[in-house]
Amino acid sequence: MSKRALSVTREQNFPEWYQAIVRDGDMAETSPVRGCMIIKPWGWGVWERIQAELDARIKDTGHDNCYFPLFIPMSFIAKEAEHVEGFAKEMAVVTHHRLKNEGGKLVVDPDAKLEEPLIVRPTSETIIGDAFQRWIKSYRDLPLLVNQWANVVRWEMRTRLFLRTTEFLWQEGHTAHADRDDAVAETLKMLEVYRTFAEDVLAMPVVAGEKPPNERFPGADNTYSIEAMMQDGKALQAGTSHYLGTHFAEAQNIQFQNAQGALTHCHTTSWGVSTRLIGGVIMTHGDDDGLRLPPMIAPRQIVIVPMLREKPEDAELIEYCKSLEKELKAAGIRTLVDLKLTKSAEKRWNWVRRGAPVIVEIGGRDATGGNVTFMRRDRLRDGDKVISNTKPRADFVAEAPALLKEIQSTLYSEAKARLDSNIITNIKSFKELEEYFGPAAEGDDEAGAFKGWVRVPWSRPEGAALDAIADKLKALKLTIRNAPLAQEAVAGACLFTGEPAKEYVLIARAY
RNA sequence: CGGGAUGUAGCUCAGGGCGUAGAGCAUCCGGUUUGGGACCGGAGGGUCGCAGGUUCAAAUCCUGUCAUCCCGACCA
Repeated sequence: MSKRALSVTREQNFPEWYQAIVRDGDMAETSPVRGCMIIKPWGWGVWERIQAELDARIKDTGHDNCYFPLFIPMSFIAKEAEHVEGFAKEMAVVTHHRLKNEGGKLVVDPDAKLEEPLIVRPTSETIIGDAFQRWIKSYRDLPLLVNQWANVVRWEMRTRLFLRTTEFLWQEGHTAHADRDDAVAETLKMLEVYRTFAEDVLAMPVVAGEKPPNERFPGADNTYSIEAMMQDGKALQAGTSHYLGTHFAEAQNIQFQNAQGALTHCHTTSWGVSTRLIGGVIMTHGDDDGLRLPPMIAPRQIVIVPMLREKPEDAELIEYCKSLEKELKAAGIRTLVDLKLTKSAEKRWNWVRRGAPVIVEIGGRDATGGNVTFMRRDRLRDGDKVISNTKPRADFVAEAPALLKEIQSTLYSEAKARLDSNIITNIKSFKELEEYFGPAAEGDDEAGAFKGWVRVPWSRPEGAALDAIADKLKALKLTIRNAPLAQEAVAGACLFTGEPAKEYVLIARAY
């Protein structure tokens, strides 16, 4: 039986495959509100795991959590010129605070107009900066290191579940430092936290690097990102970290007295990752049978499906499953016995689609023989055939933690191999670049052939020269992703300007 | 905001003025099966996106409107 658990394969139509996983994997669905998603329990469970793991790492690096308001006075946003420019076109604005009933119809009460409109936060630099300005007086108050888990709203024209939604969830870290070196060190430290988090927890290999000036966060002196390669070759910016220089400090009067008594502006940073990571996990690990979750973020790591027959023996079977669950839980494994009143086969395939790392199926013969039959989601099939493993129960329990670790590392290795083998380094001219990626595809380019990333030498052009390059790339639907931090000494001339190259940059189609 | 398309059952869609609205899958019931995505029979479920118009008669034609999707524009 060559039937797959999803109705569409990656090969057939990658975007539809993505949507199928989001839907059939019980991750999320569209909501009655345009561009906003409903995150379903299974998807939310993944986000909770991401939060727990990342939050611990953020705290380990000395940051404390806090919470700022959802609304930001419009005047705050207006303080930093580039910031306004960057976000003006995508801000939701609250202008009134009351409705009224007019002839049986609810209308906005014109008398309830706000003195100053409120912006639904697209990011919190300005409102947090306002607090920093009050909190920071002395060099003894620095560095100030805070983080918040929150929702933000950006009124994007086109949305895709998890990847780009009008409202999304994220964490945003905001820090203030006495000098540039300390702030830059913070920016890079958090980038590294993101890199290791993505690789160790999400099993998603990334390239950490510096964004070109045209891709910087509005108001930043420097932006760094981690970029992940999806299974269609496109890049996904999975996290960013910004060195904001003294822009926001100057705009918001964030100053401190240094040890010599002089009044000095702080250097600030901000950094964030969002629910977009879940989209990245789906497109990194999913296969034609659905999602494959790395054990570290799977809400349930082992799911036990009793093969019930609606007969008296069922009670014993359930007992066997429950005691197995108890043993696995005692070993610290998130385990579930699926006792839902649906057909066992249906349950199995639902867990396959959801990406539970290990699916155990217990039938009467297993129970009497003291065995466990299970499937590994990372190696579900041999060809078309589903691989079913059977082990003595005691062995299975003893080896379960190691099995989960192995699944985690298998998923990482697969993705790492794909990333490493799909960064092309032999492109020597813009023409070759054009030929490699082909014309900016018409119509349904999304389903086009796999194209990896291209690494080219460049001379770090800025201003108009860089804009011209970005435009040329844009015509090919390409963007400069980043200049990897870890890179060998560059040789040769810049692919774009012909000037001596200063470093390598990665070029790719992107989400 | 421009260009294109689509709104009919929970889902995927058929029907396109002949008057009492269809299929497959899903759901529920009964039966037969079952070391694994089973089969047979039956049942429930829709004011055909919304509003107006034309008509004896509108899911069907016309106008408007809303929503969704695709392509642009937009997007740390």
